[in-house]
Amino acid sequence: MIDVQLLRTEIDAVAKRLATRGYVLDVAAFGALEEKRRQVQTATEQLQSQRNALAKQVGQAKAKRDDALAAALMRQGTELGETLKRMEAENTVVQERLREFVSLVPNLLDASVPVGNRPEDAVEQRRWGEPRKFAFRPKDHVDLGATLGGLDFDTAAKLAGARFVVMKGAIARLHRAIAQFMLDTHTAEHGYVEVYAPYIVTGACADGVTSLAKFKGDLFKIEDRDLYLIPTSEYPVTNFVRDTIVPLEQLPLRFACYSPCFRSEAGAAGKDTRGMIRNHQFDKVELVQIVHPAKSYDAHEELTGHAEAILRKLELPHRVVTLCTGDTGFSSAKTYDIEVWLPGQNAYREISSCSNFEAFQARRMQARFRNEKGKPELVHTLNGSGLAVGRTLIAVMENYQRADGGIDIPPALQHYMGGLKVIATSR
RNA sequence: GGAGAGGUGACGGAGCGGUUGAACGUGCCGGUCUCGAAAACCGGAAUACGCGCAAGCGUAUCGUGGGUUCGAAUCCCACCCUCUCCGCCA
Repeated sequence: MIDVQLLRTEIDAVAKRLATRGYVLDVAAFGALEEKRRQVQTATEQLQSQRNALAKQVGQAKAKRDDALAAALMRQGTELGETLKRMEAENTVVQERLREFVSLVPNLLDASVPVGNRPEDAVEQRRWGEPRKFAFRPKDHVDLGATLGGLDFDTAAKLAGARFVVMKGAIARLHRAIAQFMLDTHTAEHGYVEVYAPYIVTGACADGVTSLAKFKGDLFKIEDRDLYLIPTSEYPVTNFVRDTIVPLEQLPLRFACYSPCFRSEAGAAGKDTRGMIRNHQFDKVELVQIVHPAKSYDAHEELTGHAEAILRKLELPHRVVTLCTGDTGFSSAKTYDIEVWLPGQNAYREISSCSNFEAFQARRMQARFRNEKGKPELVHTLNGSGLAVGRTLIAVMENYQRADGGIDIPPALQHYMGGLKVIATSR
């Protein structure tokens, strides 16, 4: 959530900055709401003050056994009560409306974010590795999976409809190996604490990391309950610190969480209908950091590096881009996407998204720390995929494919595959 | 799922209709004493919001949301959570 004080004091500057996102801040609407709020809140508090004073007088009158005075004061209180009740109800409505307005405003972007409104306006930061030159025409993961019998979309469709996958045999094991490898790397080499968390969270938690009102269509909801399947473990893990004040010396908190992710609108745009690039269910190892505000941009660079390290160890060519203003997510102040090379598509495709949310999520969650002066202050939160497991599987399959349709196992994963070096075709 | 107990400040723990933002203790910060420290003593200390240039004043907050009342941490209702016992279960 954006700081309301900022809207009150510098709304024109805020509107200008938000415009680079393509977001139109309704300055007039906010002004009107704010004016109304000020008026109603002040009136309400004055009435409450009168009621409190009156009640106190009743108590004093009763202590002096002045029943006549007490009765008169109580009659006054009854009258006041009715006016107050109406005013309080109005106040609740106005406050709620204002809260709603503010909670729908996206985060302010960092000054370093490139201006643009199309995905192609992302700015490349660096590249690692050279796409392999194939002596044959490389297949995509769907064909490779069909040949190996390891990816079965037909059976998945029978079970749950489109955009799911069934994995079998060595491919299923490779999928598991990749997740284990990522988790081990982040905990052993990058200083993250492995966590296991619920795959279902409350609406309040969802609203803590983004705007639930705005994005609930992307989520699977549990019927008749205020509970949602997580679209990423960012949801439960970042909320570890909701409504808490973290001691200064405990920062930074670093968590790595392996979980399935469920996304309802995964295919709404009609993109990537083939294969398992974009499914309703996929696994991901998520990195989450809770940090001191002064250190969040350093942490952002580090976290992105931790995600990249996985691709370097797997020797998968990739690049890092900074998303442009129009393409950066609602809660984020700055986002790096890591894109891996997919020979089957002859393109770099997103495999990780690493964001600094500054205090935007912390304000929604009321996640604070006790600062150097002993005062509570909002933390900064970050997260990034480290990495999406299914897409990493695709990248390994496509980049390590052999002319005969088999898959070489990257050296870093062989240990996790019981020493296996190749997934061979059975035909 | 059934039966019972309970949710109060950093923590422990009182309060069970009136001047209680909340006794008391521990912890924390400042001071006195001391060569220094401990002990003892004195003092201070919640969060959010509103109005105000400021000093300051006001409002809200005792799990959450409603209700009763002139007045609710205290009474009533619903929900959530924790603990104990029973049942069921990977």
